[in-house]
Amino acid sequence: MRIGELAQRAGTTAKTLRFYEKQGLLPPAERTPSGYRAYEPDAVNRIDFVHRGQAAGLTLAQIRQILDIRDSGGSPCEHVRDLLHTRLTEIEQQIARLTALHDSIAVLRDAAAEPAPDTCDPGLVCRYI
Amino acid sequence: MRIGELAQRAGTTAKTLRFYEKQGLLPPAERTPSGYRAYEPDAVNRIDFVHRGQAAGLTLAQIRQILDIRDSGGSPCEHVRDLLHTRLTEIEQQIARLTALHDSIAVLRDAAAEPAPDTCDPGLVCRYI
DNA sequence: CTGGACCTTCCAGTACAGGGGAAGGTCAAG
DNA sequence: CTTGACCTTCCCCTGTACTGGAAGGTCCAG
Repeated sequence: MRIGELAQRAGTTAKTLRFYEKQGLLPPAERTPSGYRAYEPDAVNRIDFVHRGQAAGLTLAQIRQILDIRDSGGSPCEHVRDLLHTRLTEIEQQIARLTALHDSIAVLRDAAAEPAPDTCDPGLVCRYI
Repeated sequence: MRIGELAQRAGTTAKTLRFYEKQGLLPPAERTPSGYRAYEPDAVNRIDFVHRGQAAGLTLAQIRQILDIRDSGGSPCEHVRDLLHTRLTEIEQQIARLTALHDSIAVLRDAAAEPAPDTCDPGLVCRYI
C-alpha cells in the first residue's frame, strides 16, 4: 500500500503521514525500489491510535511517548493512566478559568447593554472595558 | 518618558511595547533627537486598555480594531458589544467541548484504573485508548 | 574617558499540528 | 509516447503573543 491509499483508509492526508513519520509517530516506512513508501495494512491501526489519542486530548508528543514505550517492548498502561489523570486536572483548570472569564465578560456585556455613547471618555478608549 | 520607564509603569517590558507599536496597538512614538522613543504620561492608559482587553479574552487584533475605531474619531461601543457577545458564545462552546472531552477522558481513566496489563493487544498499542 | 545602563534595529525562535507549493521522479493507461 | 495521477524532498507559511540575542548608538556618573 502506498502513502495515498493509507492516508485515505486512515482518514488523513499523505502530507500528514509524512509529518507523523518525521515526528517519530510512525516508524520509517519501507520503500519500493523507486523510493515510494510501502505500508502493511496494519499501519492503519497505528494511525487510528494516534487519532484516538488526539480525541483524548493528548498532544502528538504525548502519543509518541506511549508509542515509544510500546515499541521498546514495555507496557505503557501506567504512563497512560498518569497522562489521562494529568489531562483531566488540566481540563478542569481550563474549564474553571474559562468559567471565570465567561462570568467577567458577562458583567461587561451587561454594562454595555445600556447605551451611553456620549459619556465615553476618549482617554479611556472604551468605558465598557 | 522613555520606553523602559513606560514599560515599568504599565507593568510590561520595553520589548513588548515595541511589539505593540509594530502591531499598530500603539501609535508610532515621538522620537528624541537621538532616536529614542519619547512618551507622554497618558500612554499608560492606552497600555492599560490593552491589558483590560486581554483580561476580557480579546485578541490583540480585536483590541486593535477597537483602538482604530476610537483613533479615527468613532465610538466603538457597538463593536465592543458585538465582540463581547461573540466572545461569550465562543467561550460557552469551548466550555461545552472541554466538558465533553473531560467526561470521555474520565471514562477512559476509570477503565484504566483496573489493572490488566497482560490482556493488552500490542497491535492496538494500548487497550485504554 | 570609561563603564554600565539604557536605547536602537533586525533576525530568529518559541509551541502546536500540520498546509502550500515548487521541482522533479515514477507508473499505468490510452 | 504522452498524459495525468501519484510519489519524492525541500523549504516556507499559518496564528498568537511575545522573547532572546546580536551589533551598535546614547547618556550619565564617577
